[in-house]
Amino acid sequence: MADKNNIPEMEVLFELADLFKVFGDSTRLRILYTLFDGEHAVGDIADTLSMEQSTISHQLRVLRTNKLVKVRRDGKQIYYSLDDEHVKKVIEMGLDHVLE
Amino acid sequence: MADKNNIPEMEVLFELADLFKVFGDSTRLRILYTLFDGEHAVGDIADTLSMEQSTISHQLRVLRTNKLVKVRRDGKQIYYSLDDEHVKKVIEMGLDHVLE
DNA sequence: ATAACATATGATTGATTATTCATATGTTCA
DNA sequence: TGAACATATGAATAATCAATCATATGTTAT
Repeated sequence: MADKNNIPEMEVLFELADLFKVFGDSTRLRILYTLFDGEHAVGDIADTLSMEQSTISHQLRVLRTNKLVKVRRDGKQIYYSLDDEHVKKVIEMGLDHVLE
Repeated sequence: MADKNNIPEMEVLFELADLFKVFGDSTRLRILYTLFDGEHAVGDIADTLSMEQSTISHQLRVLRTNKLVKVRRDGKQIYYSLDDEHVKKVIEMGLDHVLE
């Protein structure tokens, strides 16, 4: 595209910053990693990560709001999964940089 | 690699979160975009973005600490540039997600 | 209907951080 | 040496936000 190197409009920039902010928290990263192998219920994620159910729920809301995960209800449980493959790619690209 | 889907060690996770945190600020994103077309002096960046020199300097330090930009001194001026192409890729990947 | 379970939400607190102002450091040139 | 310029740094403030606790909502089975 022609203007690849131009600064995007402010509104887009804020959205972009917000997106990266979501990835910029280790708890949310752990949740996303947990979802790498498919959907999981909230309580399972909390157990896996040994964290409060409420903490996980709050962070899942952030992930949901930013369209990084999607939801499915089955009875009492609510299953979360990655919204698209994009998420993995962004994380893996970041990991490449961290691991030099 | 075999354990692509496993949760990385905590230390790596914190580093990864820190990296994304750096991208998670619109001022830093604007600075990085400014550097997409090559090196620029601190004052020039401040002018381009119409922001305080001190603000830019503080944020450049964050970018430098996280190895996203590198520095070169030429006389009184100090020129900053992207540290590697990785930076562009991460941002563009994020932008893809934002732009749907 | 009610008890038991799973998840979500609201309020609070402590910690982190972006910006600003003032000033220090470092460089050039007369 | 000293003035002018470019950048960095430190302190202070305001805003954001993750985790926690307590409680609400919603679902299932008896």
